[in-house]
Amino acid sequence: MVGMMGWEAPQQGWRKGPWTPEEDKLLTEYVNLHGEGRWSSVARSAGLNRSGKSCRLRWVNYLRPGLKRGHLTPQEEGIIIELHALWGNKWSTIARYLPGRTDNEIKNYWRTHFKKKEKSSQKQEKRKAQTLKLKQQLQQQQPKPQPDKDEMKRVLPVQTEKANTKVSQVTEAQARPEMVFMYPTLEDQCLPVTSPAAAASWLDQYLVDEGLWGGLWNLDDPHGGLDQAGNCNKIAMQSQATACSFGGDGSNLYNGGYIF
DNA sequence: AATGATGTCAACCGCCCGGTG
DNA sequence: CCACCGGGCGGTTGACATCAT
Repeated sequence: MVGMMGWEAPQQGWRKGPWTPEEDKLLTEYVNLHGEGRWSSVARSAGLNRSGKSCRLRWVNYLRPGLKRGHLTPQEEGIIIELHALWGNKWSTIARYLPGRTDNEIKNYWRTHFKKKEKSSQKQEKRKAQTLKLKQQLQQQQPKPQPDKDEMKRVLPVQTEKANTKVSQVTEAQARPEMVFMYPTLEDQCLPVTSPAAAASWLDQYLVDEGLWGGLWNLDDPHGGLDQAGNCNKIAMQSQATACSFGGDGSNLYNGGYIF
């Protein structure tokens, strides 16, 4: 295949780098015959000069039947955003709720889009810092009893005193303020979860009760997600104009419409 | 048309965890 | 109880593709 400089040099005898169609064929035939697992023995038994890890990765991310190809749909993107808000970088966990998508794919997607956001938020941060500096200069001339903390609260309205009861991802968001911009808190969503584990079990239960596509994510909502009470939360996304909404009536219902 | 910037994707690396002897 | 090993996972890298200037 393409420029393999450096790739070809075998380490511990294993081949590295891009897989050839022949290798794919060998691996597929072997797994179809013997099933997944025992990856270290797969390499030798299938006549592949690859490490077990490499075989597993190739199978899971590329050869496994039922994998979807191509760009993620707006619906899938919305789900990723939601689940990442719940679980953070638990890509494999998130992938379980996106049939046909791999954790690697989701991870790549998130990195690409989050990076984009990070960059623009860095610009914002710069501008903010400049404004703050200017403000401080003005304050020196005319002191005002308004601490920066209060300003932060206005800027980051979802971060409240109750934050310590939320899932760990919210704590992560506190450390990375730009995350707070992206996600509604669980509180805002009125999801009955207090921990990642609870979130997982709730979601599992919910998927059983309501069905993923019809219940939790109302993908066909033409109104961009106003709930019955007319509540609407807007999440600002730098790279895409994304809007969604959350039930404000205390129910579990999440009525989200993603507009890309 | 050329070139640099950015996006996408496949693959590797290193760490962690659970099973096993 | 402990060491070892294999598998799984998240982070990172590098090559190619596409877009913008």
